[in-house]
Formats: sequence, C-alpha cells, structure tokens
Amino acid sequence: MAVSIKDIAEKLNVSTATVSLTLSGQGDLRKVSKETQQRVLACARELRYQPNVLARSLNKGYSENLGLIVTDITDSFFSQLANQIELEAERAGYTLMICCSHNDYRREERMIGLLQQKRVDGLLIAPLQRPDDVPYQNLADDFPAVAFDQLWPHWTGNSVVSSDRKSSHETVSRMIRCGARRIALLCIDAGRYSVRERARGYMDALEEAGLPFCEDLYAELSIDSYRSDLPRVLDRILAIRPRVDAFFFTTHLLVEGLLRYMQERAVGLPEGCRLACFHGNPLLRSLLPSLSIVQMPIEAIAREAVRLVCNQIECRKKGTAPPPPEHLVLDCLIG
Amino acid sequence: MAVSIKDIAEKLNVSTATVSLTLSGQGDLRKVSKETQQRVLACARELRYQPNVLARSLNKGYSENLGLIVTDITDSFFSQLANQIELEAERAGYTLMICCSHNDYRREERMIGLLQQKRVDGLLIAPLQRPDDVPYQNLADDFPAVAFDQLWPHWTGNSVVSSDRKSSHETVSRMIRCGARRIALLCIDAGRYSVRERARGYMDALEEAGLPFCEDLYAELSIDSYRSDLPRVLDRILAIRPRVDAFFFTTHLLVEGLLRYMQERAVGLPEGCRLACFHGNPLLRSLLPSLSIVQMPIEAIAREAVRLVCNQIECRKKGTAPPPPEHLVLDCLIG
DNA sequence: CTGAAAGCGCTTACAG
DNA sequence: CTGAAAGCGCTTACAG
Repeated sequence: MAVSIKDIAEKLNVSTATVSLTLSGQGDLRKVSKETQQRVLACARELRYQPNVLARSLNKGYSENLGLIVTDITDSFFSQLANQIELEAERAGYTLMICCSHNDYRREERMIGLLQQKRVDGLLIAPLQRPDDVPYQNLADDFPAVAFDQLWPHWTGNSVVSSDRKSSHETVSRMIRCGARRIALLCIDAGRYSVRERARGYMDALEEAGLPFCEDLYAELSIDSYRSDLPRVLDRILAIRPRVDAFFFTTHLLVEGLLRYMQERAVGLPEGCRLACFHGNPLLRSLLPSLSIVQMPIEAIAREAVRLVCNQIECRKKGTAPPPPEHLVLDCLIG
Repeated sequence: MAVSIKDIAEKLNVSTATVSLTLSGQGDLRKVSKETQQRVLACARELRYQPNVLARSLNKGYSENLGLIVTDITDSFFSQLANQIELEAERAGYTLMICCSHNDYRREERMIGLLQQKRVDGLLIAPLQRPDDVPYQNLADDFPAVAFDQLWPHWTGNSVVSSDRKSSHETVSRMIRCGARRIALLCIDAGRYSVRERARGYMDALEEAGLPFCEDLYAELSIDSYRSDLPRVLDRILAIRPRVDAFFFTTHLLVEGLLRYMQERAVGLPEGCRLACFHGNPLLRSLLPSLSIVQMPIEAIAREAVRLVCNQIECRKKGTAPPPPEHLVLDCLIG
C-alpha cells in the first residue's frame, strides 16, 4: 500500500521516532543530526511519502477538520458564506466537511452526529428552526461550535448573526422617509429567528412612524412552495386600494420571484413603488435600480464564526477553561 | 474524554471485541449472546457512545470520505453540482470534503495533496487548465478519481463531461435556422477544455451553414476581469455593421453581465437579436424570453461521477483489478 | 544524538 | 459464546 514512516525507517536503518521527528519539523529541536535529517527528507521525497493524517489525528485527538452545516448550498448567500468560511478555515489550518440540512431538522441532527463521529474538531451551523423548540440534545455543551445566521431558541453557545432587526428597521424607515406609507412585508419561513427579527424591525419602523400594521400587506411564504405561491400573493397585494407603495422582502429569493412575476404577467410595479430586500447581487441591483439591498456581512460572519470555534478548540487542546460563549451581532450594510 | 469501546467493555466486564462486534451489527453472525448484545447496546446508549470513525478508518484503510474540488462554489453551476454530489455521495455512504481551487492551479495541487493526506477514498475534480499542459503528477494512476466538467489534457482516468461541442453546434444551428447570420461568440477562459469544445461547436455550425467565421464577432474574456471588460467588448460588437443578430455566450455569467450592461447603458439589443448560453436559471429565462439555455445535466454528472469513483474504490477494497476508465459525455438539454 | 515502547480507538483473525 | 492479542500509522515521553 502507501508508504509509511516505517518504510522510511527500515530503509534508512533508523527508528520511526527519528523519522517522525524530522518530518514534523522537530528535528533540530530534538537534536536529530543534520545528516540523518537530510537522509530522511530525501528518502521521503523519493518515496513520495504522504503522511497518514488519520493516524496522526487519532494519536493527537484532533483531526484539523471543521464541520459546516448550511441549509442549502445552492442559495448564493450560503455558497458565498461557505466560500469565505473555507478560506478562513484554511488560514487557521482546517479543512471543511460541508453538509446541507435541506431544511430538514432530522437531517440536520443526523449531520451533526455524523460529523461528530468523523471527529471534526468543531462545528459551524446555520441552525434550522426546530418544530418543538427543543434544543438539540446530542451536541454536548463543551463541544466547540458556533451557530451563525440563525439561532436555536435555547442555544447558549457561540453565535454570530447579522443585525437583522436594526437593518430592517432602518431600511423601512428610509422608505417611510421617502414617502412610503403602505409597505408590504413578504417573508419566507417566518418562524426562523432571522426572519422574525426582520419582521420585528419592520414593525419597529412602522410604530416609530405611527403607521398601522396592515395585515393585508403581510404575507408568509414557505421555502418549499414560495415559487408557486408568490404570484397569487402579489396579485392580491397589488390589487389592494389604497395602493401599496413599497415592498420589503426578507430574502433576495422573493425579489427574483417578483421579477419573474413581472415578466410573466408583463406588469410593472406601481409608479414610484420602492423595494428592499436582504442579501442580493449585482444583477438584481442593476435590474431594479429602486431596490435597496441590505448586504449581509458575509466576510465578517465567516471570520468571526471561524475565530470563535477555533478559540474554543485551542482551549480544549490546552486544557484550559472554555472561553465564555459570545453572541455577536454584525452590522449589515444598507445600500 | 469521549467514551470509547473500552469504557463499555470495562463497565460490562466483557472484551472490547465483543463490544465492537455487537456495535457493528455482527453480533448475531459472530454468535454473541442476545443478552450480552442487549447489555452492550443499552450501555452504549446510556453513555452516549459515539464511535471514533478515525480509528475505524485507520484500521480499515478507508475513511468513507470523498474529496470534491471545484473552482468556485459561489458559481451556481458548481454549487448545484456540489449539492447533487453530496446527495449521491451520502447515498453511497460517503461524506464530502469540499475545496475550492479558485482558478489557481497551484492551489488545486495543494488541495489534491491535502485531501490525499486526509485519506479521502476518492477524488472528484473539476480540473483547472494547467499552464504548461503538463498533467498533474502527484495523483497516482490507481487513485480513485474522476474529472468532471473539464479535462486535463493528458488525463487518462475517469471523466464525465457534458456534450459541449454537440450542444453548442445544435444551439447555433437553431439560431441560423431562425435567420441569424452574424452570430457573436463570447467566451470566458477560452483555454479550458469545455470552452474550447463549445467554441468548436460554434464553428461546426457556421461551417455547416457555409457562414464565415468573423473575428470581429469573437471575444475571449478572463474570469478575473470579465466584469470590467465586458462593456467595452459589447460596445465594440454592437457597433459593428452589418449588425450582429445573435449572441452565443459560453457561460451564464456573461448573460448576467449583458443584463447589467443593458441596464447601465440603458440600451436594448438590436431588434430580433437572439441569445444563447450554457447553464442558466429561471430568472434569466424570464428576463430574457429570447434566451436559449443549454441546460447542463447536473444530476447526471453528479450521479455518474460518484458512481465511477465508488466503483474504483470498491475494486480497491476487494483487491480486484480497477475497472477500465470511462469517459462519459452526457447530453445537455437545449431549452 | 537515537531507539524501544506505549498508546490513540478501533477491527479482526485466532484460540479456546 | 467470549477473550487475548496484533495491528492500522502515527506521536511522544522516557531511556540511554
């Protein structure tokens, strides 16, 4: 099979300890003779030696792997996040195992279990809403982990989220300052933490401006059926009088849905109708110049989330007390 | 630390072998008494035993992990592919380690080495063009691997690509049948295998129709700078007389660029101008009704690629001869 | 300066 | 039916 440290040791008539030491860069420190080191290095190169990281991990108790669980990697928000997280993880010396929970909390549980069995050193999770609001039980308190983007109701570990409520508030307030009075709010997966927060921010802004919450202008859609449901919802809202004069969407997915709707129905928006959503991309920006995009702090989320798990892992390695969990709320950029 | 098989064995006064056997489901086969099995299972549950897969892997020589290397997970083509590959891999019992090569072939090499050291059982790679056309050396011939989407020049292992040339040919032929005569071809990363194939298909169609290749109507852009370069290219091509009457783009990224261009310049396309591209999404479809999209066979690529590596891995496990490498060309759907 | 040995947590012939 | 033992490929005190 593959060449091992033993093969090198035998070939060179030295012990495996000597080989291991020089290969791991401790040669000088542990006073292996320069000459022996040379021979070991040369031999390893010649035999194309690839260390078996599994064995090292088993011995050391650390795999240098991190588990990442997102709901859906095909959502550009999560693929961008995964990309940044991979970069940050790499910088910290970790490789990523990525799993998708596909909005199925049973699957999420399975993935958490799987990744733990695979001995990842830590877990980064964009948690799913759980039906019974029961916190996940199989994740030990002291296991290095960070929840990002969303939160589990009783989660007490590290978390990194964006300033959903504040950004929402600010965005809607701007619409109001621009004259909007009848602002529709459309959500996907209204039960999720971030979505509830975004809805709250909307309420905050209405309240601040003394505007009533109008049930007619509110709609909850589900991630599984929003594509087919959205047209009817838009039909309904656009038919309301007095006219809606702004739309606030909790996600870019709905804006894409709106664009499809406008194309297919060959209708435009009411004159002067304002739009806003969370997350977006250059294309949406140029297609809908009136769209305000709340830009998610993707780099910062990735950086902080990785930092937090890595910190926790470091403490474990050193055997020191785990750092107190942090709850970070990172600012979005409203553009 | 974590509870091990030894802990269970000690607590129950049985050997680790007994525990291991019953936990791995070989209890009946190896005639462990029902009662002992019960006790072991109960104890494992009670202690929340999580097997250390690292140890098992080291022992068995297989990690049940697969490495996936894509150029850029934020490209929807690759995120959709990664998603399907994860699903297929899971079905086959594998977990995915995903790395991005970011169009940097040195990074790609590092990732291949890293994943091999992490002892993935096989590798799925969307290979990068290599500057000197030298095949990658550090990937042993007998290592289970499959190249997909792209090919390395001298790659002789398994590969799964789409019918780039044929689909391109067919798409351009359709445009010609609809009356298009001056068809522009815009490429990103013209040196890549699939892009060369797509360009060839374009040539095939022109030739078949007796149309001349017109250098003016051709442009190569680079993935790093196409965003800023595209407007000038479009300016140039749209200014040419006689007028261009169709655009063929090798990638959806350029269509998004075109849309941005049209918005920013506030210009439309020449009357009746046809469009086509590889890969796309519902939004592009509805924004540009005249756009023909060559749909990549993403599910099939994922399924076949995983099947091929898994086959190779199985043969390794059984010690039988590796199956002859397959080169699959999967049909695209032209819509 | 170098080696023998134990151990990480499993699995699997082999004995009994 | 069950256990003692070797081994997967490393690392790391501990001796000398």
